[in-house]
Amino acid sequence: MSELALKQRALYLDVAELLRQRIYNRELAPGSWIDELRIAENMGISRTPLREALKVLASEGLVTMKVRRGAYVTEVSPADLQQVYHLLCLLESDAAAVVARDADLPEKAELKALHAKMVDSQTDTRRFFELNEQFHMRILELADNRWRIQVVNDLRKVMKVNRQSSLLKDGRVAASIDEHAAVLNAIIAGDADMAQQAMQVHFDQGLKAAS
Amino acid sequence: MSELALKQRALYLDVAELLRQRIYNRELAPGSWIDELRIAENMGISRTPLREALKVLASEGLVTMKVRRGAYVTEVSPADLQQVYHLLCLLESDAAAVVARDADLPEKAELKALHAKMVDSQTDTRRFFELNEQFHMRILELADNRWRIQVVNDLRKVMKVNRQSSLLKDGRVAASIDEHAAVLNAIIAGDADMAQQAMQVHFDQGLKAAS
DNA sequence: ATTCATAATTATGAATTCAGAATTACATTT
DNA sequence: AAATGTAATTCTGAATTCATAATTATGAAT
Repeated sequence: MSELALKQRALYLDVAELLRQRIYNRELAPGSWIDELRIAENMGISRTPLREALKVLASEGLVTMKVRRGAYVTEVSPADLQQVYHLLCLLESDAAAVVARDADLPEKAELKALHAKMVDSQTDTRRFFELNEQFHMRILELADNRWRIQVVNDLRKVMKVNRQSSLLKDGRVAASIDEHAAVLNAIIAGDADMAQQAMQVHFDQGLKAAS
Repeated sequence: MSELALKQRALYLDVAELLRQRIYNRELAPGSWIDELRIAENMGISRTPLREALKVLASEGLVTMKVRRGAYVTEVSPADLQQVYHLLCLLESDAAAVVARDADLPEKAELKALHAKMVDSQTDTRRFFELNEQFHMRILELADNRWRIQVVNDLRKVMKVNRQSSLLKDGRVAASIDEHAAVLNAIIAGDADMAQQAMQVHFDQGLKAAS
């Protein structure tokens, strides 16, 4: 049953996703060695797809391969997080500017509706995070650059390695909604510079809250 | 002899580099299917390291994996190139700004020396390209963000898939040197905004020349 | 002649096997 | 007891084998 359903994607992709989760929740600690035999046995698979999955994670920067020494979980320092955050800010701010310039009315309406849902979900933190993610992702999609989407997704994976740096803390929800509103209004107004700046402010505030 | 020397890096990394070259010079044409058996035999290796290499190239965006259908050389459309170029401009312009803000005197002197070499090498196109590459790369390194370096290197690999879009055509060399000079001067002056704009101009001119 | 079904072939995805490098354990010698 | 050299073990990297999905070819039926 489930085996049949899963066959649609290659095994090594599922394995990569499992490993990502284990890295996110520190089951695999930063800097620690990844025991291929142990994990393959643990997952009930052979080393071949596991090794292919490790190559994928290596190119995402989540694990580091050492010659004749195997794979290690990449250590992500606070400086690294700062660097990744800087890039995310740069890429997403530019995306907001592009969307302000290029999006048509239905697309802008869609963003407006998404933001309205976020306002409604203030109390439900779980749902808020979800919609927050959707809002950012929709802007990326509307900016229509598949390479940027790919890069941003990879960088986000690195951010997730440090759970405590979840960039939206409790008190931040209300402020975050206001910052999103500023981005939204600039986009609706078609003001690219304003949208870029508003998104940058949003990221700066997020970083300030995290430190 | 050579076997011993090569053992320092894993085989699949060498294979990945070989495949990259074959993709760059159209030996493997965009959109074409990659025959694992044929290539493995051709290279005198087994499919295992070849497949691991393909995973690496897939995450770089050079090949695309289809389920139960194998690997295909990614087709890079003119729109794709535009998108990649846009990101390179964004990332490198910001890097120039960071360097203008943070670099110390010896580092600025180093860039100045590099640029002087470029001026001297105007006639030797081969050498000019090399130094051009070095100049851009040194700015990236001085901007001190390993994730940006990784991302830029991956994007450059995608650019190389289309050789004809070598962004510096014959007549461009002299102009390119002037544009680099503007970047250099802004960095030496410590003017971040100016450096960012100068680099952006450099990219815009390059794109204009390519089209 | 064309279309549909079934058999044969081919290539992918994964498991298993194998070779060699690196680390660890052990023993011998000073 | 410490140190050095050697043997044993372990784990990585790569080759080979195997199973199954997909494609192609062949043939029969309309």
